[in-house]
Amino acid sequence: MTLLQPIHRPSLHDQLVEQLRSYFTEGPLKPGEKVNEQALASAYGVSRTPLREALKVLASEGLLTWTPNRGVRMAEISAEGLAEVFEVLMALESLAGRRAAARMTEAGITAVATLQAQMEAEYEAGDISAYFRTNQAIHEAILQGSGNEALVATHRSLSGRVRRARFMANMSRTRWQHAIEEHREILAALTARDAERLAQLLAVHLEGKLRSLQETLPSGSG
Amino acid sequence: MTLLQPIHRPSLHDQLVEQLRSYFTEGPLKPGEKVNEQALASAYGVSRTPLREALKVLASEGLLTWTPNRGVRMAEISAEGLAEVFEVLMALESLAGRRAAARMTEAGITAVATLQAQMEAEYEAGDISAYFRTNQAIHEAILQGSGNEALVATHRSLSGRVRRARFMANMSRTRWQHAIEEHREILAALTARDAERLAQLLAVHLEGKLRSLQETLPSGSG
DNA sequence: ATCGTGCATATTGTATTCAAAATACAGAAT
DNA sequence: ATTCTGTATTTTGAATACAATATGCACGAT
Repeated sequence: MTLLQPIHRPSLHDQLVEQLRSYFTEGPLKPGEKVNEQALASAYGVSRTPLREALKVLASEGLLTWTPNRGVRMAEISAEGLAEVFEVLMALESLAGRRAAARMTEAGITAVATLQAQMEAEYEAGDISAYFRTNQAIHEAILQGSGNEALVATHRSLSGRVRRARFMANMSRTRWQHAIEEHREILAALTARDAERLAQLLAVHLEGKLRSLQETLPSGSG
Repeated sequence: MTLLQPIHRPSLHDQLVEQLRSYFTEGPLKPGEKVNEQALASAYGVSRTPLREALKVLASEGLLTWTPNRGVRMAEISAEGLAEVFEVLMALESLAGRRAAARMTEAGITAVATLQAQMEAEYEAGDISAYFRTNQAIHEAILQGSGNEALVATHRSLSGRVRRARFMANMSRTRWQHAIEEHREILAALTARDAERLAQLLAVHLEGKLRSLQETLPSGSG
């Protein structure tokens, strides 16, 4: 172990943004529901000032809706809005796939393969929550593998807007099965470094996700 | 004139974000240069609190760099960073073009044609600043024409990161000429509603812009 | 009972204050 | 002269205080 290494000191701002992001995506608030500054601030044990700064960032990402003098609400997303976001995500993931097939390290591909195995186990165990996270991790790994930071950041920010919906949606067993198979193909294309096929598969995969979302939450997605 | 109409009351936050955005993209600050909170706040005649909220938003968009306890600087963008952002912009504009070709109204296409004529006049007159704005307007019109708000927003946010570089770069006469011609083809494809061709042309056009940028500002882009 | 009005309360927006950290600078030691 | 160290100043971070706006409720008129 090295004795001299930089001290990692995360800023309050960054911590708040991160914590709030997962609170809003995985927490109890329904779309359209009001967020109380005061309450949140005291829950986190901070003052309203840094909290508001964090909320503004999340609102600019589209996870929250800020109405002047009326406070913050969980963003509501319509079926059309969902489709719009997915259309963009498809373009982004396709690009990422195309690049990742070319640029990803062997180690990176192995890591994806490991995640895939883990995800299949979680599927067998019926642990949907774990599956959800691992699935997310695979997509992020491919994004990272593109080697394009701007792409990663753009994707992250945009996917924030649908993460809540994704998290809430309970997939049908058949869709779940299908998603697993698609992921197998994705891994295969990545291993073969077949850029065009990978790009194509990721787009199709997202299309499927969108369909499944639109089925399970056609109205009132809380 | 109608006597009863909603009162438009822009929030300080929105005004600040907007004004700061154009200040940073078109103002005197060089990439990497320090931004003084105090000074900015008193220049706008507001306190630091709302100013900081606006700065955080712009930083999350990537126009500024926020370093904890060290304040805010104009973002610096490397040649690689520029290429990364353009890679994503290409994917986004291609998608926009594909959609716009299908969905844009005839009126919208006419508007683009008008802008094109205007831009050519500005080119003839050698008014590069006007050209720059009209050019921007054309691209925005196509984005809007896609009918995908998420796409528009994502593009806007991302292009903020290179707007400064774009604004600073002075194109060579030949590149300028070439860009004008590309735009003619773009208009033609849009008029013909040739989705694939439009998508392709927009990508090529951006590729050209990137090249030209990389030539004019290979190091020290202030 | 229902609708409207005015007031009390709660919430949001902004400014100010205080604390913490970084920077700039002066003086001492080599 | 140069480097180091300690201190003053500046700048940033966060909390508090105050102002403005919106919300909720009670009361009165119809």
